[in-house]
Amino acid sequence: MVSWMSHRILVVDDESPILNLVRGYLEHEGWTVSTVGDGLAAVEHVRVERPDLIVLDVMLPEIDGFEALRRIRTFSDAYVLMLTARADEVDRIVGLSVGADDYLVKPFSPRELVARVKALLRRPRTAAGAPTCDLVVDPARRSVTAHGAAVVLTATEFDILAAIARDPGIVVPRGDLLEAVWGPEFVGDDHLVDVHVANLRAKIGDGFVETVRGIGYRLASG
Amino acid sequence: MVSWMSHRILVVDDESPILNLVRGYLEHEGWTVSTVGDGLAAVEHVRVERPDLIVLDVMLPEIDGFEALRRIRTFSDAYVLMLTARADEVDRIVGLSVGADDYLVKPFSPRELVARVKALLRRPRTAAGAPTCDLVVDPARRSVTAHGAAVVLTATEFDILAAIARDPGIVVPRGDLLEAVWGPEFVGDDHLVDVHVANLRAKIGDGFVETVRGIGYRLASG
DNA sequence: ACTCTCCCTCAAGGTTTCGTCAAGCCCGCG
DNA sequence: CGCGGGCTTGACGAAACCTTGAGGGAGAGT
Repeated sequence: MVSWMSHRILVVDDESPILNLVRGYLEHEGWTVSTVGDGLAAVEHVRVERPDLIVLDVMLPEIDGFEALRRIRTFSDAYVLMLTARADEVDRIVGLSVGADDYLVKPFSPRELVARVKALLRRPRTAAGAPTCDLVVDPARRSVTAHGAAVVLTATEFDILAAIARDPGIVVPRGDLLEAVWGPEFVGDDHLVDVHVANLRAKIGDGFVETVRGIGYRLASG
Repeated sequence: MVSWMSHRILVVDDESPILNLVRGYLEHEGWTVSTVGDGLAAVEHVRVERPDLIVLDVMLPEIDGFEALRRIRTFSDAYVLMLTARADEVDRIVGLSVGADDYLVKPFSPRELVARVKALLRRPRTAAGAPTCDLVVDPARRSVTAHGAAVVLTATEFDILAAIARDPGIVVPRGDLLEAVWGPEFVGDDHLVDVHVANLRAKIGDGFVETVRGIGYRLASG
């Protein structure tokens, strides 16, 4: 099993200034942030992307935050932090078991938002049976653990691993890897990737990085 | 091991004479003290300010100390020292696992309060084995102790250390360090950081500040 | 089985990055 | 005004790392 330690967060709000503000602060903490602008899109996004935490505004086009949350809860147990502009809605969030984990009344300070998100993410969600992962990738620490042992990677090796470990099982084309690691306007041989992948495999052991001939690489998802 | 010593303490009591007395004694010890007067405010304060220790009276308006503690424990593992006027409540604090770390029966001597707070703060939150810290960073005093010996740092050296000691193990990019220490719009070479890190290492010894090639620095978290 | 393509391996050269040292500058203080 | 500590800058060396190239092996298709 593989663990990706940068949390994925979905922010749902229909006011784009708030959206961008929140996104900025959360990304600054090292998390991966997506944003959508209405309730239906939120439900779909959660279904596909399976974020770890959702920042959900109550007032939304299409379906409101409560309804969106109700539908999300039918298939996901992600953490949910609700945003509301009206103090009298707090009762519905807290009192009735809507399924939210925390709430925040607008206007709120970005610091407070970050603090609450941190608190939620620190909360252990995954019951007791903790499956120790064979491969743990922690972007914030830039550290990797393989088969329980810490491994020291170079910057390039780590970036490559991070790029494919973000979505285990998904094939990342070499071109995408080049772009992700070396930047958009790098001109050079795909072969470069091979060499670094080889070095990477030598360090973390075989069995993690799989080659997809003619396309690129992917992380084993078993 | 590394210790970050900016202890922040929250005192919760609805009798303001006691509040001020306690605050005075704790501040005299050099800690940062906040006070609130009821249970709900306490929960909110902890959520936002994340104090290291909470002195919590049992009898409170709104919600009592037990209920407040229950809510706080859903997102925080701060030390909690409970105050009670009734000896028969001690059973609930000690016996039932309310989640308090210690208690004190009124009336208590301020000296005793201080002693218990000190004891709690000294207590390592992580497991039993009490490891004396090799590196202690105290932002309030701007003082540092390495391997048990006090070390005198310059302002710049201290700021750099503080920036990476805030989250041991987390890699801080050079750019972020420049911004944290020299301000947002400083123009200059990253190389500056190197030199100060070198001086810092010369003072506190090797083994604390790790360099992550191509990225930045981090504090060893082992 | 053959061939062609793609990928892995290995090693050497070149480049970047970081640590060290030393000299100059700025500022507060005597 | 002179002194001293600390900050900054630059140069240099060493180490780490990236890149490149050539050769070999495995896979897929014919």
